Amino acid sequence: MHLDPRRLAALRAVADAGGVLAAAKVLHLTPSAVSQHLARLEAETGVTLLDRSRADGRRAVGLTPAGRLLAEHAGRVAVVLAEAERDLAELTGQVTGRVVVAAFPTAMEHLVGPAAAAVHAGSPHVRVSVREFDPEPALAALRAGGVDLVITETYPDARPPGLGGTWLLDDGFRVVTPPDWGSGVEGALTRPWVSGSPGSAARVALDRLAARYDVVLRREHECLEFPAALALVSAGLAAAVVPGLAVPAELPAGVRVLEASALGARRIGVLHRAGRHEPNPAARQVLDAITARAARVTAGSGQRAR
Amino acid sequence: MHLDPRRLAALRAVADAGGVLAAAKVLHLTPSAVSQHLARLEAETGVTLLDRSRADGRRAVGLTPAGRLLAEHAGRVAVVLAEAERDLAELTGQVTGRVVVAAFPTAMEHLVGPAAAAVHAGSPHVRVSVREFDPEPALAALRAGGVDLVITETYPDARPPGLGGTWLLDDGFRVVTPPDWGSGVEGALTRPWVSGSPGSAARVALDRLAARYDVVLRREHECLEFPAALALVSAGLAAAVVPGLAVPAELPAGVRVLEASALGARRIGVLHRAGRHEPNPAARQVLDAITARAARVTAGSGQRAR
DNA sequence: ACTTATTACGCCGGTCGTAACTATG
DNA sequence: CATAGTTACGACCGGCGTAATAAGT
Repeated sequence: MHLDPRRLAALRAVADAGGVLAAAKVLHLTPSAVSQHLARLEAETGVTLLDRSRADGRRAVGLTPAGRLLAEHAGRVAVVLAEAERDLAELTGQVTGRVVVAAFPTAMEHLVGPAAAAVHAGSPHVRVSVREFDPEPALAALRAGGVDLVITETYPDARPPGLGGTWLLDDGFRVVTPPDWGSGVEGALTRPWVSGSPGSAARVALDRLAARYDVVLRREHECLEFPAALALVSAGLAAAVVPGLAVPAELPAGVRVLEASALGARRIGVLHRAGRHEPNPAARQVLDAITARAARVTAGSGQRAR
Repeated sequence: MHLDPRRLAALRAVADAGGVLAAAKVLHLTPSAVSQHLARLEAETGVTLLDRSRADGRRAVGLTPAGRLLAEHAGRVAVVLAEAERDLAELTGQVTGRVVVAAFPTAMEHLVGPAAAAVHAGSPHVRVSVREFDPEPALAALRAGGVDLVITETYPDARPPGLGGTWLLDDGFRVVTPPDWGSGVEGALTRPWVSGSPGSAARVALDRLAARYDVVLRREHECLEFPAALALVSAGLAAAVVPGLAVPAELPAGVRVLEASALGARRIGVLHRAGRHEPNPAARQVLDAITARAARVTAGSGQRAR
């Protein structure tokens, strides 16, 4: 008769939390799953572990002496496991592994690139591979395992099942125009515009702009990437809506940046598979580095905005 | 990053046994499974655990320092688990559970009945239910979980997949005749016989008898159970082939028992589901009691045969 | 060629969640 | 009727084995 550590953990949770429902909360499971673990543990050991007689006014189940004994041992197992984990982490920052990150160009420049450099400095055995991806294939690749982290410019409120993630920053949109196109955004409304790639957050923002002023814009150009759009602006050909991160720290000649808070922002976040064993340490390091980098970027852009 | 105890066990086995193949043998797994456990453990921890450079003439893989560290902790986990098991067994012979045993009448009388009594004496919380079953439905019920142990009179050489079992005893066949039917088996060949139930080992033995003497027997009667067959013999109506265990210790009047070693024996054994957690302790107790009982029966019949 | 280990792939069983049910205050 | 727990059932995932592959002696 082999004791299954996972079932023991369930028993311990019940002992600690004082009930099946409470244990389920702790373990991030449903009461059903916990109940089944306990039932099987009793069947496998051939010992009654739970006291189901709720005679003395208790609301939740109690443990029999044998149950308490096993729960105690379960605690020991958990301790040993935690020690192993700690010792391993202590022995070596030698975290190994390749982490594949899907990102769009602006994120590569401001987030992934610097984060990868930071990780590489601290953990030389972690290799970061960056791949440019369209949003939909990126999620598919994430689930399939070909990609470990996805930087998205449309971070969802409710995360997809099986995935976890972190919000990183809101990247506010700006209107950029040639400098001599009249005052403010209004002065550019009748001029040519650069549209973003279909489905992109920038394209949606441009739509919002048109709706806000109730005009139909002349979208004479379409650029997939922001540097190209800026180049058109710089050449005096068009105005464009671009996110703040796409605007270089030192403005190119012939480009004027206008605040347009009503345009909103793209919500940048990072997604990863969620599971008992994921994200793994290498991915976790990269993720943390990206998060840290996002915080710095937020601070920096805050200064620039004022 | 949560360490999975099962993977740790695999790592420990590799460390102890000195190689993936050796570990697989110890764990009753294929090398493939072990290799996959190790690969995943490395991915999940982000640490290289195996030294795959076989540069210095080693045949099998070695462990990195981190691997040895983890293997050591894995050993401690195993120790704690074993302690828990021991303590639990010590705290209580309070093994609980209903064990359903499928058997045929002779086995019920000589094996299951006494074994159940013995178990009940030592472990009052174990309830043994005995059910008579035809062989084929018994196996189906065993797999379905409706039955925990099956006593079979045709114990297979190669056990069915998913099942385990133990050989119990060989129950040699006898020829029983009325006392005044001439000398030996030959004297009965031209007389009427009782045939066993179709498919039963006794029927097969009777066929063997006919083939041995190259005669066609007059099978005028058919009895499903041996007491009925013996009653016919006792009444002077027929001869019969019955297993030794079906012959009462004190012979009924009008029954003569003849040795007929060439008839062979039925191989009696017990089958159960095999798995990480099966048979469970209650079933194991019953199984052990049955095995012990079989040994006593063998000894007893040995005396009686002489 | 033989041994050791890893990878590809399909199957099976285990585990989980949803939902219905029981029991108890 | 509200709360605690169990049971039935279906879906999904993880682990295992078979077989093919790699690499080294």
